Amino acid sequence: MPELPEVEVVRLGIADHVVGRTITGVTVHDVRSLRRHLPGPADFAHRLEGRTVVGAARRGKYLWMELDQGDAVLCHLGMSGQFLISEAAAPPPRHLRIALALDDGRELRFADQRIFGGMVFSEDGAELPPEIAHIARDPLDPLFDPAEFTARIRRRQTGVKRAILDQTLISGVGNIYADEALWRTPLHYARNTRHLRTREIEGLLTHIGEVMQEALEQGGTSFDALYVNVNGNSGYFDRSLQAYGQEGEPCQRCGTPIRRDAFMNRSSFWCPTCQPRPRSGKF
DNA sequence: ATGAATACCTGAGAGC
DNA sequence: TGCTCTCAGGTATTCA
Repeated sequence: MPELPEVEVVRLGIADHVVGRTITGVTVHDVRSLRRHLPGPADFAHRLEGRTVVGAARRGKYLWMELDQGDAVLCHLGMSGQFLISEAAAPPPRHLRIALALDDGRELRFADQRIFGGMVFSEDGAELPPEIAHIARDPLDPLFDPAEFTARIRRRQTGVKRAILDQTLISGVGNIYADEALWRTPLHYARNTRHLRTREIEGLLTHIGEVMQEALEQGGTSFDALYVNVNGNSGYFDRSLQAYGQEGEPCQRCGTPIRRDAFMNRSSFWCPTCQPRPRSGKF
C-alpha cells in the first residue's frame, strides 16, 4: 500500500540507480500496466528507447522519470506496484509487467500484482506531467501552502477523511496515514470539513507531515543497492501504527479499544474516546 | 461545481 | 479438497 513515504523511497532508489542511464530496450509483459498510455505498447517502447533518464521526481503518490528533451515517464504504483533493479539475466519476479533495459546491463523492472498502477509516456512532462496537473502539492513539498489548503477544505461540505484522501486537495495521503494522522490530532473521520476550527486543521496538517516524515525516516534508509524494493513495507507498518489495523487493541493514549468502521469501501480505525463521533451534520 | 458511486484488478483467507 | 465469497484500496470515470 504505497503512500507518499514509500513512493519517495522509490524515487530515491531510481535517482540512485537509474538517473544517468540510457534506456536501451522496453519489454511490455502486460499491456494493462499501460492502460493510461493510449497509443499502446509499441508506441510506448518506441518513445523510450534511446532516451536518457536525467532525473527522478515525485508529487504525492505519482513519480516520474525525467527524460532528455523534456519528456517524462510517469508512474503510479497503485496498490501493489514495485520497482526493482536487476541484472538483465536475473530471473524475472512474479507479476513482472514492464522491463526497461538500461545501458549498464541492468533492468528497471516494474512488477504489480493487482495492476492498479502503471506507466505512461508524458510528452513535455519532465517538469510536471500534464496528466497530473490536477494533483495537489503534497505536505513534504516546500511550496505546499497550508493557508490555501485551509481555505479549500473549508469550502468543502464533506467528512474530513474523505477530504484528506482527495488528491486534489492534498496529495500523498492514503488510508493508512489518514487514520494515523486523524488519531494523532485527534479527529473523527466524519467530522464536517466546513466546521473544522483553524486550530484543528493546523493540527491535522502538522500530524500528516509528522506521520509521513517518520515513515520516511524509518523506511527510507533500508533499500539494497541492487534491489530497489518498494512494496510499501517500510517497516513503519509493523512498529509504529497506532490506529490503522488496531481493531480491538487498546488506544495508546487512553486504553479504549480501537474501533473499525466500513467507510468509502475501505476501513477506518478510530478511538471512540479520543475521536468521538460527531452527533450529526454539524461538527 | 461538487460529492458520491462504480469499475478496474489479483490473491489471501474465511466459510462451507 | 475445492468451491464461492469477501476483503484489501488508489484513481479515473460516470452519475446525481
